[in-house]
Amino acid sequence: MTFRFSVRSNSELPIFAQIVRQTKEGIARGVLRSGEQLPTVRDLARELLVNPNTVAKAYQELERSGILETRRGAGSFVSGTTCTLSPAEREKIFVGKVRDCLTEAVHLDLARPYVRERFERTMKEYRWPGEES
Amino acid sequence: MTFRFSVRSNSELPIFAQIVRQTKEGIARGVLRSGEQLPTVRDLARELLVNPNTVAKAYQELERSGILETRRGAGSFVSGTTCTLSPAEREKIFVGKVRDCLTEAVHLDLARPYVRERFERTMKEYRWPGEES
Amino acid sequence: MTFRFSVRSNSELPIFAQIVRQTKEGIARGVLRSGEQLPTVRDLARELLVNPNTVAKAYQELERSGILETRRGAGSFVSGTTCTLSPAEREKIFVGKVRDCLTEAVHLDLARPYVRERFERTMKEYRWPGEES
Amino acid sequence: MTFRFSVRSNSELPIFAQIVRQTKEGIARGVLRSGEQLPTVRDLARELLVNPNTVAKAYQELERSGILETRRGAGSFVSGTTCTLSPAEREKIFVGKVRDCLTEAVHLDLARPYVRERFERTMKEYRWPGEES
DNA sequence: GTGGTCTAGACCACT
DNA sequence: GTGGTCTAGACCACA
Repeated sequence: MTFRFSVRSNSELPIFAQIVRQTKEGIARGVLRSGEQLPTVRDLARELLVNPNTVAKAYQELERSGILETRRGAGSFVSGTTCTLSPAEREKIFVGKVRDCLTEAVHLDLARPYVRERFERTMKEYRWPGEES
Repeated sequence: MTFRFSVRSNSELPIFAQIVRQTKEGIARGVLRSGEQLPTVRDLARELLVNPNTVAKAYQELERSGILETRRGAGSFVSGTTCTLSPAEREKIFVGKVRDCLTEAVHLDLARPYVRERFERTMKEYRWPGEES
Repeated sequence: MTFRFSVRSNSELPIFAQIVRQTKEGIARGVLRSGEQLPTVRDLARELLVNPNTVAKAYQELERSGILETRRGAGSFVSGTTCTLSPAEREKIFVGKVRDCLTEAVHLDLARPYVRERFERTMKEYRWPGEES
Repeated sequence: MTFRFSVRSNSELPIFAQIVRQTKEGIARGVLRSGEQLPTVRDLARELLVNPNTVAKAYQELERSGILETRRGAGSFVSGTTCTLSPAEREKIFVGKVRDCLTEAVHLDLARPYVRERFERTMKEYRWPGEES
């Protein structure tokens, strides 16, 4: 696994939330694939120099979201993600996120063409499920 | 002052951190200028429906960073030695938001062309400051 | 509040899950009402002779299910429960629970009329939302 | 032996506890009788798709309670001094399940008559042992 | 004072 | 050895 986590304990985001976010992003970018095993709670805790409980909390959160499957005594694995929401609900959530993004852009005083170009470029970094890798 | 704060109490970011961030961004955009007065703690607290202590914490944080100056009995002002965000810093923040957005899209199992088209459409509907309304 | 929690540390069910279950049942039976404040984490921990973290975990679980609302610095409150699932989904979940119940009855070698009567009687103990109290 | 075990790995109850409980219930129902042989650890593990150690733990637990006797090289047998569940104990277990069911119903915002009717209907569809099929 | 996060470290259930 | 639960106790964000 070429994926590496990194956390900062002085971040405004709690450590466990940083792990959650990075895992989600790793999966979305295709670096972590369906069925792949994540580092064990203890290993990741050692690597990040945090308490195992903190990693465990992140993993539990991810399992609740259906992103991970943990098999007791075996480890934690990326689950085959299937979203059960209706198209309308999914659109609503997505558009909300886009708006957040645009609000941030405006706050940062970024120009429209820059935003468009940067979004496009960032999207290229993502491996979409079902596409050639 | 055309600048408006907006906070969500269920955000993963604490309210005080949202205020800090938005103030920084206001300065970065040039909407908040050196020497300009910020709303009083009480006014902003009333406007955002949060506890005055929360606003006070945010202002203290900003003062510690040298971004604000508090003059007894007069109020809080944007400091002369304003630390504007560099283009690189602004890009980093924005790309982070875009990634959040795309991560969500992948987990929602949305197709690439749909994401591109929906982003474009949402951006078109979005009023950009300084453009004709 | 006349509601009392009780946990057994030697139960097959984890302590935090016992708290979750009892809270859900308290709400369902109408003993805990919408908007009512639950005991604070520390109070309940002291009362049950368990660690505050254990109670906190239970409350967080309940909040995630939308059953509780916690207001930072203020406490935890029973939220106005509104179920967003479709009728078909709700029926499916409920029928699943009924089947569990009947399977248990068969395992316990209970007769059909007894099961019917006991179910009816237990239902009478529940205050249904929207009914006179 | 007409007795069948069934476990769910995502139950809140550990798998080994499910086996323990079902064995006790089988005895309570009289389906498992004194002196009768239980499936071997390996057979049951294969049937339930669980780890043999898990079954072994359950059997050990049952042996410690004096419910089972293990005879070296021969297998596990229901002990002579069987501890049958009393009617009161069986009622308590069943009512617990009914409560779970009703708690869920209230949280799903189902109406009282609907719950009654749906329970009745599900029970009718349910094959009861000893009745004509 | 209230809930949220984190650490250190123990023990349990399970593979 | 892997994840799950729990304790004791600290510090932070918030009202």
